[in-house]
Amino acid sequence: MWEEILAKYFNEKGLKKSVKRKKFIDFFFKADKHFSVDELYEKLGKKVSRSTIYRTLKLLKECGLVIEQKFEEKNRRYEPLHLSYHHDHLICLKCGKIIEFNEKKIENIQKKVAEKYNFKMVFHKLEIYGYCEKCQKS
Amino acid sequence: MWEEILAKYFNEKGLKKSVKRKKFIDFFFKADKHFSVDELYEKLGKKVSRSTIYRTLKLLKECGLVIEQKFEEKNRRYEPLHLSYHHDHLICLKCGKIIEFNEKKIENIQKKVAEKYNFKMVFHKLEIYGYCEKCQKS
DNA sequence: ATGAAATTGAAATTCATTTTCAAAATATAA
DNA sequence: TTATATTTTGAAAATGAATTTCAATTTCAT
Ligand SMILES: [Mn+2]
Ligand SMILES: [Mn+2]
Ligand SMILES: [Zn+2]
Ligand SMILES: [Zn+2]
Repeated sequence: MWEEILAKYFNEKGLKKSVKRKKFIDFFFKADKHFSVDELYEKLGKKVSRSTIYRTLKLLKECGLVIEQKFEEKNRRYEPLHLSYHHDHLICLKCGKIIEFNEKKIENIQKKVAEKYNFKMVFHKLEIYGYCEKCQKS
Repeated sequence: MWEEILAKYFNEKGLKKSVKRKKFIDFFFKADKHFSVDELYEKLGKKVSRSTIYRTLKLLKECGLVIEQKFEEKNRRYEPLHLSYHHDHLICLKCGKIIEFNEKKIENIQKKVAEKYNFKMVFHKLEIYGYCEKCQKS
């Protein structure tokens, strides 16, 4: 799925499949988490430079395969979007664990709120911060 | 209300009431919007330095009179919280207009979602991005 | 294998925010 | 009021994540 989207995009833009890009993209889609650039840099054994990571993430953003998240941290996080299904996040303030959820009821009420203010919704973000099960105990 | 909280905080910390601080705080609470530091700097006729604005906002954050918002922009926005009532935001992608709303139903479902994942919610943020009434027409 | 075009990483740059520090303002005591 | 200790200020420097530059390297169609 994402391979096809990517192949199409690379073709259109005349991009080349380099060793570094492959290495990065393979890891990123396989791991399938919410990574910071630094984490990616470390996980790839520092074999792909931050410049290249930033640049490749930009490409993936452009073809809609990555969402850049600005959570309540200083640095951004990136998550692979295989199927572009929407979800929101529970984020642990202690360990950083991220739980994804999707609540149709909330989505529907959001639509009504937008309507009420004659506002044309394009996207939204809902983040719930607190403590995960583990961190409440310890 | 906020004057008392502030007075108490200043007293506890042994802070002094300077001309610049008064100027900034008076403007900020009277204007009552979601400002960036640059906007505040301009609105105050560049008579209060950015350093002092950042520093004073930090004080106000510490006594809970200001919320620092990280919207989908590079710079942060600050809003005075007179009564500390919670609300969420509709944000126009074209003109930057911010509409506040509070939907009890959403808040309740959020609590249920947190419970479902055994997550102890501390705070949340819900931002709906799109186009305001005016910007849809033009 | 050749050569044009794309990609790379290190270093430089950007830009919002924070920190430093010497001068100025403020509060308290004399 | 004046002296004195403490806090506050703004300019400039520092920080740090993200972006850009550029010369060297890699890719790929021929
Ligand atoms: Mn996610
Ligand atoms: Mn608000
Ligand atoms: Zn946790
Ligand atoms: Zn608008």
